[in-house]
Amino acid sequence: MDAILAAAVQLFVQGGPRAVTVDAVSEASGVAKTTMYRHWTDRNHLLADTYRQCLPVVPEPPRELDPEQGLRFVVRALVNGMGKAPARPALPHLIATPLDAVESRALPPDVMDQTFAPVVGAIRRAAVDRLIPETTDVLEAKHQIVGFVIMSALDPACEMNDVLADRIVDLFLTGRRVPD
Amino acid sequence: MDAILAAAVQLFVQGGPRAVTVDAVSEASGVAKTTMYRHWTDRNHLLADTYRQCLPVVPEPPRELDPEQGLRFVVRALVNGMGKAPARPALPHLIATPLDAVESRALPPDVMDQTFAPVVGAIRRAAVDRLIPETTDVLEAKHQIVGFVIMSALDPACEMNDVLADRIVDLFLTGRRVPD
DNA sequence: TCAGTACGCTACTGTATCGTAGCACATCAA
DNA sequence: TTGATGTGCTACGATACAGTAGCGTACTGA
Repeated sequence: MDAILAAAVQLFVQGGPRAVTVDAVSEASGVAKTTMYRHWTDRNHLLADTYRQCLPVVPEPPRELDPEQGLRFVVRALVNGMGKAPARPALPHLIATPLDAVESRALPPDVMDQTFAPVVGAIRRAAVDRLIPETTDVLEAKHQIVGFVIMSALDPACEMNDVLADRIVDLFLTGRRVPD
Repeated sequence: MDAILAAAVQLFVQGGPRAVTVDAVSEASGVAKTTMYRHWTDRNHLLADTYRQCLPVVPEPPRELDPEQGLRFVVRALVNGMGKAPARPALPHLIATPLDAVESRALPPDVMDQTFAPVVGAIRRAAVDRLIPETTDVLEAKHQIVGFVIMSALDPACEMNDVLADRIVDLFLTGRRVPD
């Protein structure tokens, strides 16, 4: 099963959802087509799992970090997760969530939001603790940070590392920080 | 021909490139399939034109504007262009450039960069004129602004208007502006 | 009137793809 | 040994789609 998913992920990364056909995955993984249908009811469910496999996981920051450290922690995790395979090469396809998989309820429409949830949490905490104005529009701030990360990841020339993550947080905070 | 493209755009917006089949466009537009092949050599070329039709056009700012006004001008244009149909509903599909169309050379791989070119130009001018540091990494700044715009447009709840555009520029400049 | 141009229609070929049926084989535990 | 489970293989049927052939029709300008 891992071999199947690995092959599916590779096909997805290279050619998008269109390339993830049952026959192609079967051949690439060396697993018989019939066997695949014993693990997934549908091509759409396989595609949904493939999609999820490509999403990076952003952990919640440890409790002992202060709001700024917490924000840096999640943005670093997001940048690094989005910056490496399979997320990075698959990113365009991840943004265009496969409609088939959504319509067949194999994927919820907002799958990707789960990836960003820890970032939103860190922003909210920064607002509550007055690192940024308490009245901050959290969604707007999310668009600001996540958009920066995604655009960077979409540019193949861009290095995705802690330096970039900290830079993004610095620019974010400098633009919004409230003086003590 | 306009009717064909209009139908193709609608299908693209609703269902992505996969929905833009020759038969579907033919039926939706009321134009015979054979007629379509008299205007486009290929399904890929039709898809490429459909794609371009969805891209917003961001004009260069008038020469008489100062760097800050110029930046506001292009960001407003980008926000408004991305915020309305067909660009906004098609945006996920625009980011995941149809690989078929690219491989068949009907679309260049960097189509979308042309849309952002005026933004890059305005940023560069802002740096040259010391509105932001002369050493500013222009590509980084592009990712910052364009990413913010795109993430906002991807969120259906977000209002895309001049207020948002100015807010984006404000946050950008506050984080980077050099004191006189 | 006549040639050129553009369009429509039906029917067709060829291919890719999903999904299933039916049968054989191997491994492992009771 | 035997039954359960998991896998493989070949061969299908059904559908969707790209692209073409061949023929007829309507308009337009000389």
